Amino acid sequence: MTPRQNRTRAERGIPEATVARLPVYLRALHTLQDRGVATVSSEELASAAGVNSAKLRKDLSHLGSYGTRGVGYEVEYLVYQISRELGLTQDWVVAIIGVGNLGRALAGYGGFASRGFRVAGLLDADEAIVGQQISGMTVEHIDRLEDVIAERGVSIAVIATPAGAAQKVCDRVVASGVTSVLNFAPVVLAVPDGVDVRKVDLSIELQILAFHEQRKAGGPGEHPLAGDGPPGTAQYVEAVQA
Amino acid sequence: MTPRQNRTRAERGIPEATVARLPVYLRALHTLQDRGVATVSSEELASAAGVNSAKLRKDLSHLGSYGTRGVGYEVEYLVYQISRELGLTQDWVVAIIGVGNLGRALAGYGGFASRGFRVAGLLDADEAIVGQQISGMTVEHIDRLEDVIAERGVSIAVIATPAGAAQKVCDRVVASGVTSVLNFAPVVLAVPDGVDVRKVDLSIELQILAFHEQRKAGGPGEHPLAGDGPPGTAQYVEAVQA
DNA sequence: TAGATTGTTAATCGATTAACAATC
DNA sequence: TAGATTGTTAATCGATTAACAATC
Repeated sequence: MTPRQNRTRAERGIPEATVARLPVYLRALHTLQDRGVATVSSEELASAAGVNSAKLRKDLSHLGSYGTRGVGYEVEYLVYQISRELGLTQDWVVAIIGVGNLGRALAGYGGFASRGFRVAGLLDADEAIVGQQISGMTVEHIDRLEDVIAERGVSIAVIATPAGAAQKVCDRVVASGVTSVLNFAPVVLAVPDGVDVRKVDLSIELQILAFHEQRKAGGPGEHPLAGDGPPGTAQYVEAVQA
Repeated sequence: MTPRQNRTRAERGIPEATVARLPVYLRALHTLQDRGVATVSSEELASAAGVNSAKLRKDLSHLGSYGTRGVGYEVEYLVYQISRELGLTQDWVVAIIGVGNLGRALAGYGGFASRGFRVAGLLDADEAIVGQQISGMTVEHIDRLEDVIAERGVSIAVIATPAGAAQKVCDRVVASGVTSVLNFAPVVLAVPDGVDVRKVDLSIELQILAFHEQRKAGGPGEHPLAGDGPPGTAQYVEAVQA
């Protein structure tokens, strides 16, 4: 029926799970490079990246045959191949929308520039913030959003606004032609097909940790309330009121 | 061989993919609650959460049978069941280590308190930062880390230090009995079995976006350099130097 | 050649999804 | 009863992993 099912591996490209790990490998390789290491085995690199070596080799095999049997991988060459695959051999122009605490932290984050991400705009709706100097840039008014995107060739928008403002901002950047959005606002953004949204949610990460922490504390199998009755039962009412 | 393979579904508990989505459902339900909605169908809730309805129903079925056929789910009851499953019916004590731009943003983030996460400590190694008031708390010296964890019952550590300091800080919080760590430092932390680490990496998220953005720009199948030769070839040397 | 390590195969596992019987 | 919607089944898809042939 749908062409999706008939696509070959080559057509589908690199698996998403692999793409998500490539930056991790790249970081480990940079660390090795700084230490002057020229060659690394899959076992060593996997250990530095926190994965097992079979997964690492499988991941790298999607890019091509860049290792040497009996020897390992040449660090510099692998750095180049992964960088190229990820699109890091070119610069990407980023705009940060919302210059609160988090936006400021992002504006000052050194990890962006070093990976080819150039922050070319800081925008906010608050008149008290507009005009401030942050990390060597002047915060501009959100009214200028479309102009900034067009004039500076922004291709990635970072949304760090309050939840209530995020969807409107997103609609505007998408209307301006941006198809990659990194969203820090705690809302699910609606976007048309073809637009990629990645979401970073601090509260969600803590909630996932809490789930596991609770399991540890309670011990295995400990879920005495699992059979709770429907609303109206004594158990439920008592628990909700607690 | 290993008991892992013989465990039943009940023993394994709720799938990780489901656990990661429960906080998203919870947020959507809170929004509905604020709007005064009492009952919701899987179709409506799924749409608000950005997933399809089959996945939502499957996820919720892991918690129990909390819906009513022909009707839907009662919002308040589902909020309670998901909260309980995630361990949010109790408070969790959090310490933030590293009070730079990001640490400050985290300290001031309202989304923590509202979900039962209480920030009970801000610690830093920089004498210039220690003693500062941030979001109503006094930053303490990192030397006090073990005392703070023990005295205030910290069960989740948030690491927002520079990369170079993160592993040492992690070792110390783990030695103090903390088994849940949220790591913002761009390093892979080594921890013993039984310790959960979740990682938030801003640079990695941008790199994943760049990968997809590049694919769009280049169009499908456009990878002219895919056949690059090994180190030493003209193509490679030129590209690395660029 | 002997030792080491990659790249690939194949088995397994877990997640997703459509479809529909159960049931309110 | 008729209409609506859940909870579950089963098929499919994608990710992980151990094992090993290929090969440096």
